[in-house]
Amino acid sequence: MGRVKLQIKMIENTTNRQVTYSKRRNGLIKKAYELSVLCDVDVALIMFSPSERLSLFSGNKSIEEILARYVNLPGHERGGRFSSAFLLS
Amino acid sequence: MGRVKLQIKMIENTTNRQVTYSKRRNGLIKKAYELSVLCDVDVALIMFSPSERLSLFSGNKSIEEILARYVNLPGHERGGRFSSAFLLS
DNA sequence: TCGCCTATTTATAACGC
DNA sequence: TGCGTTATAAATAGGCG
Repeated sequence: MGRVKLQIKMIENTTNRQVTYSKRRNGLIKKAYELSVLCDVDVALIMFSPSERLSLFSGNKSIEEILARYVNLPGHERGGRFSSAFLLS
Repeated sequence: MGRVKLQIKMIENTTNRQVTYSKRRNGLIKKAYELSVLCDVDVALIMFSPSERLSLFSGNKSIEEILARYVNLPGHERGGRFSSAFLLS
């Protein structure tokens, strides 16, 4: 969104990259919050940026609870995995 | 977004809630992906829904790597924490 | 360098099949 | 019951002060 269509590639300019990070991080956290409330879902979100600090989000449960639930999943029925290979449009 | 302004409260109708979950989950994963690429950030996203399966997302690094990095943070400088208390608008 | 503004692009709630 | 479309709400890129 914005004045111009954005290509999904690393933003070279450091200042601009940090500005964008700050804005989109807030947006992502808001979306995660909305999803957790609207759909009664436990969401855990962890972000590490090279320059900025760690950022976390979790809904009603704590990050630790959600991570524990993930780690303790039987076998590894950790289905529904996505990575960079999961490209939308 | 959508035809009508949405209140952020749990969607009572089960069918509708699952439809919304499916759509917004994809949107959230896409946003997480874009953030990780644009800003060169490691992102880990874990979602548990009551009815649907676990969903994960991580960028170039694996979920396990990112979780390990989080767990191994010295002391608990786990700053920048947000939870439901972090309400936007 | 920082926060606010707004033209545009996106995401998506209801619909339509 | 699902999947694609459309009207509308939201997010946000680039500007401005």
